Amino acid sequence: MKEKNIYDFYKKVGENVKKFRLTKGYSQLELALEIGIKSVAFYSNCENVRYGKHFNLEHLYKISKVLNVNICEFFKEITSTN
Amino acid sequence: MKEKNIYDFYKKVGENVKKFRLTKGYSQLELALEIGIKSVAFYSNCENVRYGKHFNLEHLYKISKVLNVNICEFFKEITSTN
DNA sequence: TTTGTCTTTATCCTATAGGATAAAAAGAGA
DNA sequence: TCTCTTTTTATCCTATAGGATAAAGACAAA
Repeated sequence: MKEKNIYDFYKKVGENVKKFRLTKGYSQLELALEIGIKSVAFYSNCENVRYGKHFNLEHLYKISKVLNVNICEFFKEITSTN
Repeated sequence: MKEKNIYDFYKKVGENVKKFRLTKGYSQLELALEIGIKSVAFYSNCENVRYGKHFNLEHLYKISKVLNVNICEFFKEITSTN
């Protein structure tokens, strides 16, 4: 199922973003505001891929700048260590 | 200028996509059709970031599958050698 | 010169992605 | 238990991203 594949892709991206967000000490609201989004609810739904919401390329670009990580980190395999 | 930065980011992504597209021997139309887009004009505008069009995350995901390259390749520095 | 392929130019239409709101739930500390 | 912070649940509204169309331009081969 191709839709399942891209859903899993968005899931992984969200998980990676969350990992770096926590590592850098940001709450969902703090990071949302830093990338220009007032709605922590929308941010939460993107991070967790709920109600059809997920991060888009512009979000990831901004998040990578705010968290000071390379955007490629968001596309790497989830590591169970850390 | 923040808008300039993300414009440059989209530009770079487009250039990288073009590089791999040519390396793999696809025309713009061929690749557009492979990722589900009937409009070579729209594809061209995304690749060249014209009229406000650029690739989105879903496009890049599909292009990486079709071209069989890691999506991270699209975010790397443009290399003048090839 | 003609033809075919590939790409670009420019604009229009609309479905949905983007993002808001409100309230509830979860979790932790006092 | 209470309070505060953080996150989640669910849905609504609309501006624009997505993608189409048509025609023109560029280039190469015959």
